[in-house]
Amino acid sequence: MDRKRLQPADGRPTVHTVAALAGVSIASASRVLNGLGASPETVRKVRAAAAEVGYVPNAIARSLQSQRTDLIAFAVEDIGNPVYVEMMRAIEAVVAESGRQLVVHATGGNVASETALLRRLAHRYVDGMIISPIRVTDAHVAAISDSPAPVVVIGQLPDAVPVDNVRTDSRTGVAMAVEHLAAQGRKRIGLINGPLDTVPGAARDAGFRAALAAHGMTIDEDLIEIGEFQYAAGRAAAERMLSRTVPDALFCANDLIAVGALHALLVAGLRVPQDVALVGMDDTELGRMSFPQISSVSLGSAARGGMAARLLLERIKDPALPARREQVAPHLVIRASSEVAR
Amino acid sequence: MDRKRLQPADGRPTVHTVAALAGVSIASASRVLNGLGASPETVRKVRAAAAEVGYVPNAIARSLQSQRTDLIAFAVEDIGNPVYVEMMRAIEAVVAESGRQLVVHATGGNVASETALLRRLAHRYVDGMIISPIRVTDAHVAAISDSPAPVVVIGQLPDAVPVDNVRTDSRTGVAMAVEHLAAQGRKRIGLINGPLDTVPGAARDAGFRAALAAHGMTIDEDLIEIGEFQYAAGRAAAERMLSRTVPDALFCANDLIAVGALHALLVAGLRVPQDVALVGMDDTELGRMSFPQISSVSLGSAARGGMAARLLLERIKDPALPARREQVAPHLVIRASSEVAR
DNA sequence: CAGACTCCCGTAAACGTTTACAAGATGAGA
DNA sequence: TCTCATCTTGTAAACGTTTACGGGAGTCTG
Repeated sequence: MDRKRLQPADGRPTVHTVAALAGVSIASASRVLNGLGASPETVRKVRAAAAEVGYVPNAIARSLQSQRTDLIAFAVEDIGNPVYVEMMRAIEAVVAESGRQLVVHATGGNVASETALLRRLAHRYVDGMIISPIRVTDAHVAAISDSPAPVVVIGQLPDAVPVDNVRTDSRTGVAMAVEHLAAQGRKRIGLINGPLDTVPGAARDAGFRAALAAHGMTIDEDLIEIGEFQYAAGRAAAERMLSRTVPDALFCANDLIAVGALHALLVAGLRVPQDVALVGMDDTELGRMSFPQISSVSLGSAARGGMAARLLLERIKDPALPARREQVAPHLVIRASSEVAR
Repeated sequence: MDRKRLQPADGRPTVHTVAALAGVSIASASRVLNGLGASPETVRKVRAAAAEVGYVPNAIARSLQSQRTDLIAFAVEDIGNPVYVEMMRAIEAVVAESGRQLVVHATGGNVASETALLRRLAHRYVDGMIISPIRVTDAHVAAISDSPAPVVVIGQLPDAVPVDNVRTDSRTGVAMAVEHLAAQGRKRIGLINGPLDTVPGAARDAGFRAALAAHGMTIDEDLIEIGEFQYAAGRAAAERMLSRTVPDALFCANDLIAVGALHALLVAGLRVPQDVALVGMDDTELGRMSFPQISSVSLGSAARGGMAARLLLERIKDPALPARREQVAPHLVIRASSEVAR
């Protein structure tokens, strides 16, 4: 019995320390510590010993035995984008309630680091992952579908891929924005989009063209600009457009772009919404912090995050579950940037 | 040899699987996999076997053996505050470069969950933690100073506490802002602060009063408002102040408050900076996204984050190091919100 | 009072690695 | 050819838990 080292090198107590001090076996100590059956006397002795030495179980050793880490990963392109902050908050709430913790990864949006991350899942350092890839390549699909740990994807995924998936319908969302702007009597509606080789970029482009057509408007390529999904890019794209022509309304593919575009419009001396109506997308707090506040198409980011987290927890509990696909409907939130006060 | 299960229940290969397939002992397999000495023939066989079964080492088991998890935690009050996003980016860069990963915790700023988090460090689920507490209670100090794993604190800490610590000098920062506003001829400088029982709130209050005194200005309590360190609170606080009196300059305790105050000023029909000059603090991207862009006192959040991460890594490498205290100097970034263009 | 049943407890194995140690093989030098 | 050093390999222990299993003591029943 005293062959076992009672105190490890760093002096931290283990279950051996507690057991020895309490005068019981490590099995009994472990049982008491986990609230399993034991006699009152044993319980008392073990509790006292554990308290005396300040025993705290080692999470690593426990994980090795239980094959769970109680960690959930959330992989995201850019922590600075408020839409991901909102998702993260929703995910964190669900994850914390289940007694687990959240690990956040910033991928920078490039395919290599995202697939590397997915492969690292094989190390089993987390119990599962929620990923919201902005581009979906074959490499992604391959890495996701034969991932050794459960993965839930937020965003569009090819239909055939049997992976839990939470999506929204951004084409309909774009249609709502166009509908709203048209109803305000706007005739020259511009689009500032992100890269077309991204899933959201492509969807917004398609949705925009379809919506304009549905309203009998012709597509004017001068009123379409493409940049990154970021503030500075949005501002630059709007400046490029304004140097050519001035729209009477602008739809932006996310709120960061919208805030950048707002900046460009105001610098150009245009009034928002009187001269140019502005609608963003994602309905983040950023849009509420602008002046004027920015109308935005909500894609339910918090709802999607929470739902993804719940799907993941259910899959961890029962890996045999069939792959599910949930959808969150978009809705338009109208604020000062797109509606002239009467 | 075949007593050992070669394939675990979930079918994932272990070092035993690889060793058996290669016809060598697990020790040899492990050595090859870690690049230690082995004969060319053994190396070849093990590599081939590992590739064939797609072996990936189990991070948990490795951690149990090595007593390291290669995870670093960053505990923060509110992930939505852009200042923490900037710190996080800087920390992430340093941490990733060392081959580790970052775990982010949102504490909600309350003492109980922060101390609980610190106690959880005893579980050894991370190698160390960076924490930026907004309030520092005796409970914090106790939990931090006898933490079983290395902790680095970003923010003020009582001098006697022997913990690695990265701080800035926000009093000097406030003085810079006041100096700048006074130099612009502003006479009635207001303050919108966060709670006085927080460390930054108290420092900004003291700094503001000292700076006004240094410029021979009297303190007008009507020009001081207190709320939370957030957008909505800042806006509400500014509205309260404006209902009483109109300052000719406003210093805000962080950029979220400043953006809220800007909103209130613009809604009230005041021009920024002509009627009211505005200076924020933290110099986050949020201030750059506003219109007009907001002048802000930089407290070097990225620098502090990076430095904290480096201190932590050094301490992990050598726990015997004496506690260090680093300081990052503030500087003022002047933008359109505080300087009337000539 | 014997047998069956319960309840506690301790021994030992297991989770998947890394690594100290010793033993075997090989080659060089005397 | 013998010895010694070097290189490679395998055995086994260790990291700190949880838990299957079996034994022993006690209680209850017939």
